[in-house]
Amino acid sequence: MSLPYPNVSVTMLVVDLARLLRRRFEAALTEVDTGLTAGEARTLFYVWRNPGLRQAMLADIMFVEPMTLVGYLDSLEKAGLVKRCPDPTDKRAKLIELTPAADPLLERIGEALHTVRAKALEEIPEDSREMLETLLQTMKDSLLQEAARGKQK
Amino acid sequence: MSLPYPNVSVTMLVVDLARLLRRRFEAALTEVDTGLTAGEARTLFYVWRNPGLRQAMLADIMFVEPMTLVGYLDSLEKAGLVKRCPDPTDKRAKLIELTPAADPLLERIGEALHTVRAKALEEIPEDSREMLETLLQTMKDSLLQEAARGKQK
DNA sequence: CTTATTTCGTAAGGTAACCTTACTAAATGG
DNA sequence: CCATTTAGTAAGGTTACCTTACGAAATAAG
Repeated sequence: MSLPYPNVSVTMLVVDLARLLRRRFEAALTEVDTGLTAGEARTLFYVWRNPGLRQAMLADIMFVEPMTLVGYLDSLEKAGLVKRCPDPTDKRAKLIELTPAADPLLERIGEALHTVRAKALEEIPEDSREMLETLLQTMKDSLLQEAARGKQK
Repeated sequence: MSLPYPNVSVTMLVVDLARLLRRRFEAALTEVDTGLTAGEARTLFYVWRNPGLRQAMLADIMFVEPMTLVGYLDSLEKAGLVKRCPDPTDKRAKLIELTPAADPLLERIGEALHTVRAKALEEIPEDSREMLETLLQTMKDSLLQEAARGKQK
């Protein structure tokens, strides 16, 4: 069998890269000993950057199902890292906030992220990095947009 | 809390991108209706590109544990897509080959890969794509190298 | 040769990241 | 004021992995 499409293997390369990056992030997270899983760390990071959101909105920007987020928040709340505060404008809703205890954990997550970045960009020349990061952001936007469209009923 | 490290959020961007790509690939695979999971499709692809390898070697280049590969091969063999042939030089070992039935499946996987690539690169200008792909390959190599070093006892 | 060690594949069982379906309580729109 | 929608959640499933342990065959050591 010959190549059915040009550049097919390039996409497989990207799929492989995605696997490797996720695994490397998980490993780095274990190394800095936060006691958090990748999903929990990602959630903490998003709450840090977007405090006071409702769960549904938070799930939305993280692109996970609300039910997936519930699990992460349960763990993080049990660990005392986030609070679910009642929304004064809607008794059903809860607003997610960090607790002060989250600070040192965020610092460790930052270390893990730094490690992954350093390893991934190790061989990339300085003057290509900014361009690479712009291109990656563009890719993410395209994929997000597609996913968002798929969500609408 | 202020940014503990510069560019930390860029790494989170890459982690997010990895998630999105994996999910997009899984969705695309469902769309082309192969009946395969992402891991199985990835395995089939690798066997296509590297036929006649022993399981241990195949697991090695795919960067999964041998035991993880066993599961994929079990499914693929049950579906009649690969054969485990005895290695004439070592009675313990098995050489993995595609069956003719794999051809149409590979074509569908190719379609799925093509879809993901098209979506991911949608907004990337033509003349940046080659450079992007080179940079991605470089990133993958760095991560692989790191992972390989970690495997040694 | 024959014991000791390594290697090949595998059985069993675990963890994490998700998802789907179905429900309860509160808000809202006719 | 009743019907529908919305916010969060309980329960349970799937996939992708991993770790540990093991039997059989190959290879190294004495």
